[in-house]
Amino acid sequence: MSTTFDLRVYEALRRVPRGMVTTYGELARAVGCGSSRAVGQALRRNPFAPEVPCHRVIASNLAPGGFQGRRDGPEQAAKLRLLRGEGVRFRNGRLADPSRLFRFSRG
DNA sequence: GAGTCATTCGTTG
DNA sequence: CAACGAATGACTC
Repeated sequence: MSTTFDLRVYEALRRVPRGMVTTYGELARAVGCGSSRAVGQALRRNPFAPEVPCHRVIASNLAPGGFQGRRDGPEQAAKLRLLRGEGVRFRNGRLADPSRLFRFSRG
């Protein structure tokens, strides 16, 4: 079951273009919650799997973050694969091209 | 670069 | 009300 808050996260996440990634912090700001935790909770629910590219969300430190409710494990590896297919690559567990970070226009 | 503490909002029980 | 969560930032070593 999704909540009004979750819907906001999905709407904002859809703004992320393919081949780019965003962070929980930016996404949180996009929805206006100010807490990345709440965003993660919405992402893990992700009822709109392919529509909501939850795999395009990474941590602010350019770390892969989590996937399918896990911050580590095979799920995470799958996440990197998906991004790789979009042109986003990782280096030693970090985003190889920080310029790939998508930023929501707030101003 | 790595480890620790405090902060923050929303969902769930 | 109480507890948890796909996190972040600032500080110290």
